[in-house]
Amino acid sequence: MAAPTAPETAAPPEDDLLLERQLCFALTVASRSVVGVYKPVLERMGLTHPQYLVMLALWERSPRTLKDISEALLHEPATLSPILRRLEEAGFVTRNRIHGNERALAITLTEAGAALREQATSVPETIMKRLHLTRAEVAELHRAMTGLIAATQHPVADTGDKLA
Amino acid sequence: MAAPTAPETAAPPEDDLLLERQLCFALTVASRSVVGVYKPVLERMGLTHPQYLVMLALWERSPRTLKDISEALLHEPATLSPILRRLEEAGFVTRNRIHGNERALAITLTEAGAALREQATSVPETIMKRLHLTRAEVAELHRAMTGLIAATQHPVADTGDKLA
DNA sequence: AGCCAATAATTAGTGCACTAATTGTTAGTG
DNA sequence: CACTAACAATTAGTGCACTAATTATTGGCT
Repeated sequence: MAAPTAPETAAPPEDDLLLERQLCFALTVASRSVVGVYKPVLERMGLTHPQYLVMLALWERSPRTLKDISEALLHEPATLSPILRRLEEAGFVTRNRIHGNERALAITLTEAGAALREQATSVPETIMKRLHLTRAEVAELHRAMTGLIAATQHPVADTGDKLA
Repeated sequence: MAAPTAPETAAPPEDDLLLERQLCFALTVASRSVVGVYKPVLERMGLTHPQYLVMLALWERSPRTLKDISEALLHEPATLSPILRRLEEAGFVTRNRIHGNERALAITLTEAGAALREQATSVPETIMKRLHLTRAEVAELHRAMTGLIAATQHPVADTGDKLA
């Protein structure tokens, strides 16, 4: 079932290394390109794309711990630390230790940070228009990406030393 | 045509800012996650993912200029410069000015670099298995990403000062 | 109480990815 | 031939993203 005896392969395995066939290539380019479309839109709000995602998380619920945000965004706390520091410098959030658990850091929207949501409401629509995408197409792409993410969370083990 | 008088909206625009609905979020997470699946596989070859993409380009055609590679990968030359420097340090490529055009830089595979292709042939299959994806599913995802990339290349102008 | 493992955040270090500025080369123009 | 614009690559500087190491706190355990 491995491969060597398979008689009919649609494409010779040689071609599997063609750049234009690589899903990983298309995926990383798509990611960079889409973020690039956001860039000028978010710049008007004084945000980078990763910062925008943090703000989305905070607009949903305001005092949140760094740990909580890192789980929501599937990001390492070490990645978010400097992002949150910059958001604090920009005046959009405050960072305070939690009374009762001095380990945890509470991130809270400032008034300016909460007010920024007003401007953000038009962002999704703006982006959809710029990408010539309908809501249905966005939903379909979103579904595909979610499935792909799920697949990466349960990959086949590296050397076979771990069960599914 | 803006929105205020539209009587039937499937979902209130409020919800457009929900993190879980953001295509850009799903896309960036998918990209990072898929690259994360490649990571242990490529580490055995001594490559990072961006370096792997450069090698794919070089395995297709070996003496290539930096400019040519940057167009193939849709990357800034400034991004590739340090990547190529590291690939040279690793002994996989050489960097030489072109005789007849001292501006251009010719990137050439070394023997070690060319030999690495042997190990790379199993990579696509390995990744597909780890992601539990069939060739057809990969092709479908690839098609979707390619379409998305195309959309970002012809976005609606920023302030309306530019025609399509 | 004193010890110790677990937890939460930060820092250090490497490598991308981008923009802007620089250096060097080429080619065109008077 | 000098001047200049275009071109190719690099460097500087900012900001992510990751791993590993560090610091500080918490809570369990004897």
